[in-house]
Amino acid sequence: MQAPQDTKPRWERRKDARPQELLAAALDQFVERGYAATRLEDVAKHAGVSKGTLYLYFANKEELFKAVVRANIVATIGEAEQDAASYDGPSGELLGALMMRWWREICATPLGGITKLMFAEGNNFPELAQFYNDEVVARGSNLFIRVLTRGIERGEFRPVDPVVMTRVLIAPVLMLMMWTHSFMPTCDMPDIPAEAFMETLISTTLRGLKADPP
Amino acid sequence: MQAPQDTKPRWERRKDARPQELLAAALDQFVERGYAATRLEDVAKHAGVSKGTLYLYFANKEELFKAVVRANIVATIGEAEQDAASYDGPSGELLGALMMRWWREICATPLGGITKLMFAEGNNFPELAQFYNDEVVARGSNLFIRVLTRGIERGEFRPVDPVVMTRVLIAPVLMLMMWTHSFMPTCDMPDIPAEAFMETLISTTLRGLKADPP
Amino acid sequence: MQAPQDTKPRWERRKDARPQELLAAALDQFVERGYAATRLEDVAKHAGVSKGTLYLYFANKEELFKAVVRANIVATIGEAEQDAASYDGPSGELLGALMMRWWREICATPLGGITKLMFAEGNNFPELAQFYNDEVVARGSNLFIRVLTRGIERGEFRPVDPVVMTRVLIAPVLMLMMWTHSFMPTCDMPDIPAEAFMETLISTTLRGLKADPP
Amino acid sequence: MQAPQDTKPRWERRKDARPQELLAAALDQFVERGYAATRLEDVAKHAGVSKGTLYLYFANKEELFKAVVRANIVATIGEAEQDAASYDGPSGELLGALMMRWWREICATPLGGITKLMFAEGNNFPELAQFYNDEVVARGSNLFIRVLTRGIERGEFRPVDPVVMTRVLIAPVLMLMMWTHSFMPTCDMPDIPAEAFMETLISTTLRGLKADPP
DNA sequence: AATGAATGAGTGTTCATTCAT
DNA sequence: AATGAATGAACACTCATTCAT
Repeated sequence: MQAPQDTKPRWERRKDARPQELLAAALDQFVERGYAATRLEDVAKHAGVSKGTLYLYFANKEELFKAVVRANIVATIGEAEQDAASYDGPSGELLGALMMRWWREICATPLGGITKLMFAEGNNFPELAQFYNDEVVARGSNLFIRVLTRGIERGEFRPVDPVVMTRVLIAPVLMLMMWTHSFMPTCDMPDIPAEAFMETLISTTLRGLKADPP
Repeated sequence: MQAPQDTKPRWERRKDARPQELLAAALDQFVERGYAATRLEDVAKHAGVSKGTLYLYFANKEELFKAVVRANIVATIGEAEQDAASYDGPSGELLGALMMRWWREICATPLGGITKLMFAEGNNFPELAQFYNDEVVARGSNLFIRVLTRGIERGEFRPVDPVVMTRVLIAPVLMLMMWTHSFMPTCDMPDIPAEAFMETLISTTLRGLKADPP
Repeated sequence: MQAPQDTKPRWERRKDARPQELLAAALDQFVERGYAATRLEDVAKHAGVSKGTLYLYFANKEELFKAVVRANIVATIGEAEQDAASYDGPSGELLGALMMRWWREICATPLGGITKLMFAEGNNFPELAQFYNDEVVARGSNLFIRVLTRGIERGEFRPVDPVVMTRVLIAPVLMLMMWTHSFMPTCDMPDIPAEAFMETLISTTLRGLKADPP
Repeated sequence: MQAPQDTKPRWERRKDARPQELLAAALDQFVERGYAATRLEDVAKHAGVSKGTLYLYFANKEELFKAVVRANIVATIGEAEQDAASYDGPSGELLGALMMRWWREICATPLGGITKLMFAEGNNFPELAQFYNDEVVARGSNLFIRVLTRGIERGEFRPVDPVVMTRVLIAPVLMLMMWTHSFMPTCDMPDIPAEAFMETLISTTLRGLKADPP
């Protein structure tokens, strides 16, 4: 007897799951190989389907990539926006938590590979670069800018330029992510202690940001 | 009469210059397109020779890339090592100068594109990644580690882990370089004020590094 | 109460109508895109069914095409044959009327697209060519040959070879049809005044055919 | 010893001949299969080279086709234009000669297959249709229009509309060409006696065009 | 030393046909 | 009867590499 909460025949449930399976396989491949070097046949094979099946769900390689980004990164940014908007503690804590959370939920996961990939190949695929910039970079940056502005207005932070400071803040995190997704897997570097890196970064930064006592 | 410092006949000097011209053209193309997307035909065309000539000087694409790195980056690192070794002022100044110089002489020039490229595509070309790591990353990192250790030993810096701190330091610079060589040319982001970024970074970092007064 | 002329239940009548709907959609697509370029998925979509349903009624693309030809062209030829057989006026009038009617009822309608298509792609699909030649070309040509022979026998036309003359007669009509179904929609040619063309053709031809006065 | 009229090394002479060989092979294939169904690999194979070589000489399939048309049809039209311009005999003779020559030099040769192909597939390849219309159809039509106008002005022809009459004239020739290049090779129709067709056509047409005696 | 013509394996994309449901 | 998800062969085009001259 069928489970009551899912009365669909098996193949239909399978169809519903297909896009997710394809997106997961695509994420893996894009992260592992980069955009240009990912072969759609490999994506299909890793999802257990044929190459043609991919095209039943995504119009082409570019749309597949966009779908991966939308399904994985945009939602996460949205959550962070909401959490930040409803927080009313000290801005330093908010900023530190935001950075650490960004690190843990995105950068340290395979999703970080997508960001790396955009830096790597954005120039060769201008439409993808534009898309990623609009949907991810701009929204993410604005979140940091808002938190910095909040801290400055509340007298918690020195009066730095929030736009420049945002770049100063996110740069090392992005960089750590690049490291994590680039050299570490292949070369025998000493392991990067990511959490230690983040803690050093956050404490150093908050120290540097702290408003001078009156 | 021949110039005394070059006793070779003219066509032979031309032959000696060939590799340099090829390396210059290759640098341009690798920086502009990335490693995989660079077409050897374009390199040859920009150097004013035929595609076949390239293979007279470099066994294949990979060797060409390695030659570009050797010819352009290793010497620069060597100079910085010497300057740092002979400096005897405050470590904060040395560190700030080192970072700014690194930015100006490497990251802000086309050479920065090579670093970006390695992060971007290193995983797809493991042998290149290993090579770059050995010849460039390790030597550059060690330079920073030595300066940090010097500052800590002289009581100028807080006692942070110099290895971790090195990554914290170079990360944002690398990141700025990635930005400079990635999105800016294609997308309409607000211009990144690189020098302001570097100054903000250096002053914030030195503040955060400064040893607590006794 | 059921209509007396159709005693089947409604869903079965629907089933009976299916093939007609499919044939209509197929005709549209074949005419618009040609044989090879017609996608069965589009045919199905235009008929409001799924791609698989097509294969319940027609074994494959080729059989679908044959069915379109049978359903649309053969009957029309049959009517013309009967009308011509029962006409007893002057052969010139009969010939002119036949040509104009052929133009208006077949060539100027979407059915003309089928003829164009056969000329266009027949060589690539020999079995279709054979089929079309047997079922359509031969029967249509014979009709003209009979009318010409009649005119010659009755002393109304010069004694030309009716087989050759048939080709001379139908050629420009076919050609006009090709024009109508080929270039006009896409290129900015001056509009072809089809009726004027046909009148010019018929009057010129009848003049040329007219028997020399004794 | 080299022949004095050709001092180039063999491979260079080969290179000069390559484009011609490729165009010849392409003409054959386009005529035999049509535009869409022609595989570039087959063209290459028939020219005795590899697929990649084709792309050394022609940017893509479309440019290859245009080159075939330019190399084979445009020059022929140009010659006919000059001959017609310098002729000063009766317009009927000129018109008949023009038609017969067009038939013999273009329509009856493989080049006729190109015209057939454009009718067949022009709708599916709008840019090719535009190109062919501009470079071939317009120039060819204008030639006939000029001859008809000349005959009318000199009182040799009835005062028909030369534009419409041009279509009436060229239509059967094109049609005969379509027949020649379409069904005949595959189906067992009785052979079309092309020359008889053309003579019947020309004599009938000139009769119909002749001005009424005053 | 230098050329550049030639190669052929590789990849994104399409579509007629099949078949489990 | 009807579906529509899945397949896989096919084709245009690219580019690192080779080699005869």
